[in-house]
Amino acid sequence: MYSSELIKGTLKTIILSLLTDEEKMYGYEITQKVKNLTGGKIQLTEGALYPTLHALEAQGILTTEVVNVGNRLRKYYTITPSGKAVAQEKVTEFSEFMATMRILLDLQPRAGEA
Amino acid sequence: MYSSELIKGTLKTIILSLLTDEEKMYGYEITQKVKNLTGGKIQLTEGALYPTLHALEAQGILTTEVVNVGNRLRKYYTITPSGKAVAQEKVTEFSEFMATMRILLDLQPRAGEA
DNA sequence: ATATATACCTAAGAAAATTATGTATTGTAA
DNA sequence: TTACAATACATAATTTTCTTAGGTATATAT
Repeated sequence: MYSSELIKGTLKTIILSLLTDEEKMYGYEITQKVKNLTGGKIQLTEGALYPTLHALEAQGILTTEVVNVGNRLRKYYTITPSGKAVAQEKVTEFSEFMATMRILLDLQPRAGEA
Repeated sequence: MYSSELIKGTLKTIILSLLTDEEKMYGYEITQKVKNLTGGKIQLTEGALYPTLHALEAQGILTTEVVNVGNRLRKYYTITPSGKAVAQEKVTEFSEFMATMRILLDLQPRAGEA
């Protein structure tokens, strides 16, 4: 697990990036996918995730659809076309931010970068 | 300028990395160095910087020395030996965090990484 | 039976930043 | 010469974002 302060500010970017690839996910599924993809190094907390999903929905970036699976509810989130543009911006910005931080922290630049 | 939420959580790492290279800097100098190295893309605010410097000093990670330059005060910060270990940990952790985020966001891995 | 996993949610509090000030000196442009 | 920008420190109120802790309920494994 990374110290939580590092992960701050990346939650929206992570959510929107996953939903760009998958088109349809529910909250719990997002937590599990992130956990699996990162080998447990990033674990989203529900207290952070759900309010953020609600905010993204209120902003028209995500839409929802509630589905009954067995006796349990699942709230699926889908990214809107305008949301996809936001997702792309966020991912690009984070990518550039990493390149800048590499310079600042005196780390190796990525291949193809000067 | 990057959206401020991205930069959150990286301030200590930036400060400690710079002081590992330079051994002695004052607050205003840090803001200028970061601005120059990042082409203005990261600009530290004083309201964030000074309280963080004070906290790092209180934790024994930095020591200070006040110098009179002309009629103006400069408070120089120097990293302690134990502080250097903390700096190294922070930079390494951030580097690993970037690699994890690259996987999560489906970005190109760095050269040398699988 | 009981614990763990699935699945949603909110609210109080903490942490870390922004924004807005305040003080004071020095250099520069009008 | 005066006013603005830059240098140099600092704090306080507010906002943002997250953690921690709690709540509800079903399904599954021990």
